[in-house]
Amino acid sequence: MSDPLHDSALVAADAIGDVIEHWGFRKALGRVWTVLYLEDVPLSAAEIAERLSMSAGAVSTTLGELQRWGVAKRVWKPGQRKEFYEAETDFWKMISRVVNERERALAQRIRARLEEATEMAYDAPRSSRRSHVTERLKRLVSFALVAQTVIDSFVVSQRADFQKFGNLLSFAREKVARRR
Amino acid sequence: MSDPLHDSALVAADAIGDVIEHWGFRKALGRVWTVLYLEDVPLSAAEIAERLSMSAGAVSTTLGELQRWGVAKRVWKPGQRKEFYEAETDFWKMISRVVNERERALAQRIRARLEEATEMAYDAPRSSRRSHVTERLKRLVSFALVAQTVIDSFVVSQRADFQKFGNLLSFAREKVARRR
DNA sequence: TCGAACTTTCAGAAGTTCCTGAAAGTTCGT
DNA sequence: ACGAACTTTCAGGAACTTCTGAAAGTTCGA
Repeated sequence: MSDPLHDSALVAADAIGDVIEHWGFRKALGRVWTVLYLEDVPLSAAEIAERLSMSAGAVSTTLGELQRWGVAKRVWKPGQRKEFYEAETDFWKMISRVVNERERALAQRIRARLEEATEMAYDAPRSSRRSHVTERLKRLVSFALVAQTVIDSFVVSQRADFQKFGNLLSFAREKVARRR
Repeated sequence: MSDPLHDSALVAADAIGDVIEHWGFRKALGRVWTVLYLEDVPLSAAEIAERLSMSAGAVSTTLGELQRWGVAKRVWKPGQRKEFYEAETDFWKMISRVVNERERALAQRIRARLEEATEMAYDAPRSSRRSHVTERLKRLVSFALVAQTVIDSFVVSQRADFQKFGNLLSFAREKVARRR
């Protein structure tokens, strides 16, 4: 009943599950993807449930989510009532899609909220504290802007140049220094 | 009682809290860091607790954690019994430290577990399934190795070149293609 | 169109994380 | 060396996340 190849897959699946959890997804997503990735033939939901000792419900929602992220897809086997599933194998495709949809959207939303905070600060009476707060808020907004730029070029070119963060910082520092 | 500058700081703190939470830390870390960052003078734990409506206990553990990550530091004010705290303002310092300690350690551990899985697979009897599983496990291990390299060069040079992931993939593909 | 095979949805259970409030611990001026 | 001022620790509880099991929904061959 115990197949060394299945056991080995479970160890790998748990490890990748932890990576995926570290990135803010459910561990189950990593486990299911890994089992599919290690298999040379598409698996049915029932087989996945059996191997990972998951309930049918959990497998269903997990497969749905994997498909929405484009990291697993359904395949149809002629003459079979069941659906089968296989893993996306192109690491770069998976990474860039997730970064594009998740991180870029995050940077966008955060920037909007920081700009809102900046507006609020302008409603306060002029004071040296107000100028300090608005100065720092501007730095945070710049940070979000740079992050958006880095994410965009990362998705396009597969390179991320964080030296821009360094530039942002020294630029901010110059402004502070000049003021003294 | 309601200070527009404080309200503005709360909006920003909540936004940055979400970023930090997205990266797998507690939201409170981001909120406290932001309040300190927007302030031009170090704050006491009690002041932070008041502004963010947090309990003294939560503020204490949060400040401890911020210090362990090197993103806040204690400052001593002569003649004051209390300790005061201020935020690290160098974004790059903070990012590189977190990446260095968290992501690099993660890649290390995951690689070890994937290698363990590979060992287990070798214990299975020879078969085409076994060679498929070991082939895919090797790709995962290579992925972890490349990730470690990318992280290292990122920390040193502030650049991350993910084209290596692309190389890894096509290399793996060639091996598969040649076998047919 | 029916019923069997399969999938999805969802209410409640289980598990996990985080915070509160209070007690214990530490520090420092006198 | 004592007590006031402040900080840390931690048990218990609140809030949140994820899973289970079962019911509802869908699909497809006959």
